[in-house]
Amino acid sequence: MTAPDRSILKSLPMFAQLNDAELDKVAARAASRRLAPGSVVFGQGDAAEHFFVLVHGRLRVTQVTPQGEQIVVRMINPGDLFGLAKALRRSTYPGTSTAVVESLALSWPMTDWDAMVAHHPAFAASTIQTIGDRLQDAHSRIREMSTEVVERRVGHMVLRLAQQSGKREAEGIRIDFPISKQDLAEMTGTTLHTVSRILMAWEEAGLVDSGRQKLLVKDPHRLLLIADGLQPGLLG
Amino acid sequence: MTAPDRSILKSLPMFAQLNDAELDKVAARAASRRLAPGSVVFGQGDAAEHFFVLVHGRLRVTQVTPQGEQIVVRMINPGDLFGLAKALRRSTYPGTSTAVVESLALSWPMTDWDAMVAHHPAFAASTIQTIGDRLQDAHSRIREMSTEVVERRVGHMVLRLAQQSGKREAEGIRIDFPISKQDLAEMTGTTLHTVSRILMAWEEAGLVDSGRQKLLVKDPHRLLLIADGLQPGLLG
DNA sequence: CGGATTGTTGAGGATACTCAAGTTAGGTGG
DNA sequence: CCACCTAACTTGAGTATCCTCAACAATCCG
Repeated sequence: MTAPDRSILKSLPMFAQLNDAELDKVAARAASRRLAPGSVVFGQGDAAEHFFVLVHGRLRVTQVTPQGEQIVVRMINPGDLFGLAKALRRSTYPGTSTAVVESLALSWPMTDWDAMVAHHPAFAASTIQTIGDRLQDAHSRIREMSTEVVERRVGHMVLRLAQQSGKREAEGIRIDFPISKQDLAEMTGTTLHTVSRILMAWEEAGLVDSGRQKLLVKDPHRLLLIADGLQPGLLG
Repeated sequence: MTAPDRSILKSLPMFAQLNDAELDKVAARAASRRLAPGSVVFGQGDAAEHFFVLVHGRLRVTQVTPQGEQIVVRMINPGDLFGLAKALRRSTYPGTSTAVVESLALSWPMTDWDAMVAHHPAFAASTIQTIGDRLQDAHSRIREMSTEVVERRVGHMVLRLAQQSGKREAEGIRIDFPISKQDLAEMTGTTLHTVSRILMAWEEAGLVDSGRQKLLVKDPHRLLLIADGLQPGLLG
């Protein structure tokens, strides 16, 4: 819970345009927080007292419906702002943020939010773009869930994960954090059974390599053809 | 295409906090545009040269997928900002905006965007909130499409429309713009056939009154019970 | 090594889609 | 003002997708 160095802030896009004096002021208000895998940064419904930036690691944001079903809203990658309840005009966090690997986040008191937006136009613009990106992503998911069968939805989600959180390896693109079939199901609106069957079929065709919480995309090109409906799916 | 009066701007939430001098400056850059029903404000893929505020009327934003299927992204209500391609880091509009009733919109050149965000913190904050609201709405739809059967999704959508665009009448809440079964289907990721069957069942139970492009919610309370899954659906 | 979590696979069935045929409402032009 | 024409809607039958339920297998962790 110590104040972070100015250089850490400088590497984050939303602060890149601030001068050193401004950076120091912003850094003085921040606290940094190490997050063990599985630890919860904030829970759905908690009073939104801080907003955050992820410095490194990976978080998963989930929501639980009144009926008790869980969905994965999104993954948070390094450099992302999160916990922006204020921007959503909410006093509580709409979802739960959980670290999936060892992570480091910076936090500011939510009471600083309005001042930061008002005094740092670059921060405001960056925030608008961040939320704008998320909105686009959300619309993509809505469009996919409206018009695509399950196999194509899972395909698009896997490709999106590979793009956002993939690491090039000899055999293909590795999703570089632990991800379960259940996670994929909760991201695409299906069941872990269906995800399992789909990944098995893809594995037999040499498109991916999937194991317990592991996922390697071996043939992104062919997977894209299936996701885009240009090639028939591989389910029996 | 004349410059609008300062008083029109003042009534819009994103400009409410500007003083008269600022308002005049902003108004001088704006053009106003009347929109006949069915007319298109901008099309998907068009160069994003303006951003807009809807003064009165109602617009429908649609997207067409590469496969040619259409979805309704959202309805635009009076006071809403729209065409914010810049905030989405896009040079083209991601969707098509069509007037569903006689409407009036103000427009600004997109080149003014950065200056408006930078010089008017209240405008920036309001924009963040606008996009934040939309993001919440999108997440609600994702959650609904992930976890709810069709009848409940349609229920939630009808209730949302009633809330956003409903007018109290003797018999119930009237959706005050023309809306077809096809529209509802494209908002909920189903087919017009299924929507028709659902509304017929609700009509027989006295929950709604639906006709050609007409929709009246007669019993929102009971409809909410069905939408929330607290009462069984009415489909055979 | 044992328990717990994660994943695989099969069978059966329900939801909602597709295909198909008509019906109604509203606008348009004669 | 009426007849026609189109767009919107209704309804039925058959079926595919994907979910649910169930049982078991593999992997990880302490």
